[in-house]
Amino acid sequence: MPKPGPGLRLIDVAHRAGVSLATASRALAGREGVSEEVANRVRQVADELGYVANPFARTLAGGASTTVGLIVHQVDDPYFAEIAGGVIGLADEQRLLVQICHSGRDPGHELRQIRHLIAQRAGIIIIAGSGYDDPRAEAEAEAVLSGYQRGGGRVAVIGRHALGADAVLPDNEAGGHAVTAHLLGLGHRRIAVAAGAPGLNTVIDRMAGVASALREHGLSLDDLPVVHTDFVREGGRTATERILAEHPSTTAIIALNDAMAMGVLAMLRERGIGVPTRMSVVGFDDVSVAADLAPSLTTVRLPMIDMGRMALELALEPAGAGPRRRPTGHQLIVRDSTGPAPDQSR
Amino acid sequence: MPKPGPGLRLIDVAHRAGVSLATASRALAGREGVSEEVANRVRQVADELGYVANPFARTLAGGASTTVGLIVHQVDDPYFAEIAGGVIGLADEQRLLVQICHSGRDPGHELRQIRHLIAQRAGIIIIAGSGYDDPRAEAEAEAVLSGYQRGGGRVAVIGRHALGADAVLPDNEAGGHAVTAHLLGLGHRRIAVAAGAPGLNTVIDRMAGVASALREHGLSLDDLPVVHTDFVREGGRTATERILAEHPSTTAIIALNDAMAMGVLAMLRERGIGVPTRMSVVGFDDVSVAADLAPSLTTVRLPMIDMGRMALELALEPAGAGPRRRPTGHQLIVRDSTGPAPDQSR
DNA sequence: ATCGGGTACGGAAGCGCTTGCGTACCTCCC
DNA sequence: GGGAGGTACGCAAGCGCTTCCGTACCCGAT
Repeated sequence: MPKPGPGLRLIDVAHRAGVSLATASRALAGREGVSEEVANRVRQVADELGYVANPFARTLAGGASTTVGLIVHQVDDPYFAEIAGGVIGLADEQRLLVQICHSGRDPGHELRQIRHLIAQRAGIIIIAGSGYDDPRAEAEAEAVLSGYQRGGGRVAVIGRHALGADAVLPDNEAGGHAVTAHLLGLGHRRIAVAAGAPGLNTVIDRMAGVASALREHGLSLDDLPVVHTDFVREGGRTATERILAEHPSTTAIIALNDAMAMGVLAMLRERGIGVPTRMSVVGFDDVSVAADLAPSLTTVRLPMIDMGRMALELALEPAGAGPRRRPTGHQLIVRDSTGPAPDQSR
Repeated sequence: MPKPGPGLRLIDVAHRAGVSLATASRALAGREGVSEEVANRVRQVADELGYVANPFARTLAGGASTTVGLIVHQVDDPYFAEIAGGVIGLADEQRLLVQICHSGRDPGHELRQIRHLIAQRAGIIIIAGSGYDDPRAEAEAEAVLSGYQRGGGRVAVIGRHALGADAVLPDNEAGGHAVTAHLLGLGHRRIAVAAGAPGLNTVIDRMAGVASALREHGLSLDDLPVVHTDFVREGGRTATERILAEHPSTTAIIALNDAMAMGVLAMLRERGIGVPTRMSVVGFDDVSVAADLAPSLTTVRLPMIDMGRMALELALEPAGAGPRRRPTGHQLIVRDSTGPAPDQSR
């Protein structure tokens, strides 16, 4: 018995089945131009011998690639880890392999990764994470991706509207509205915002939701302190430090993602400021640890795992006429980090 | 100017640099037989044009594959997410691409993933996560991997000793000893253990550390309640439920990883049991949120990100005569979840 | 000057597969 | 019964790269 797997070539199968290489290839690919009888014989021989096609030869010769490229800011950020989990889960079911790279929230680096993935002939590229308010970089990325798509590549993005690709769109604006309305409903008026870098789409969209809720209560975002720092835990800490120093009468802090909210809570704990008695805190995303924080975090739940799956689903469907958009829905999760505004602030 | 990215072939670079295809290939691969001057010119042109080799052609032609396969239990588990982050970080620097798959802690599924990765001709395979106490599955995995290694593939594992490959070995036993000694030093004697599945290497090793610390204090593991559940948050909750029901006088719970510790804390909170006043809790791993839990978690820090990097480093070096082993070190991190044993338990 | 030996480079043969095109052969119809 | 039209299959040309082998050239030794 010939050894299976590597070393066994299609030509061996062809000989054994008494046909030519070309016919064997067509038979296994299920293409036209082979009689049912011959096709079956080839398939049977291939099975017997345990033949597995060499994906490199196959792809090089023009076949489709079975790898999915996934670009995230960083996998060890829980938000992206969950999205990646969703993508990998579906990919597993489809027997696809997922290549993950980091963009590090750097448009230049992201572009490099896109190029790399294309050069590696990934058949599908999924980009997760906020776009940038950097027209040059975005335009270049869009150009590269559209070339890729014209060549048959499929692209899906999560959480950004540009790039001319199918998109999974988290309810950033509606979610921002929801948390803000929640705080306003509790009587808070001196609200501060701990935001990520001002150029991120996600930040802009969530802020828009905050602003619209404020307007409904006759307030304006311009009257609120908005501190832009990094969109990570440490950014939450520094933002809080600044808020406490410059706006000591603040009674609620809106962090634009859970990572920042964790930093906010950490700093408040260090300063001995009670949550929610003296300060309410809300986050955004509902990463899985949000329920286990001290105190547990009021936040907006986004279905990250599903978002990953949805993005891959979109990419697996043939391209439509124009970019498809698929909203995610959201859910306000009220936990222990928010409470009524303290009396003196009324 | 030839268009960059896809469609850009080595021959284009060669022409632009005024050399032959063969010379260009040698120059970029850093092989002998090319003058320093020509080699530099080729490299510079390649950089300018943003040339990236087609991995399919390269691999087909017999060159090394530039993709590394990483098998983790699940990326959206913070422990594995951080390891993956480390692997990807180094891979980025080396211009390698990382393919991630889930084993789901299922030996059969893991084996399937290994086979898939090999069929895809990954040049390096890294397996993170505990091995199983399942001789059949382990033996089969080892056989497949050794065939792969004989064919030039490189393998590194994180946190398991078998499989005959280079290994990064977390200080599981020493860490288990450290947390246990810490609790004993605080006067705890009625200690319970919330452990993962009894077949996992990691569980066995950490338990060994617990046992040795107990022995030094004249105690035996046999006298302690050890509850085996799932090695995740939910497992921590059920384990705690059982411990509270069957051993109500327990004053400290050792969770064998942080995920379980989070479940333990959650259940204690639900039951209104003060930590650390009535119950001390320790975890293991020091995932990044451990410091933000309520209360912050006493645990053993393992350098997960470095572990990922180290594993890839090992795999990038040529294979040694026998399997190399590289210990990780550990650090006891004392936070707010542990305190002196309550008086009545003395 | 001549020759051996080393170095720098180019030519060309594959790696295993897909696919365009050509060639038999068969069927059907006027 | 001869040509049109179809079907089933084989031949061979690549895909982009690595690498074996051959050739030109330069150096120092004769």
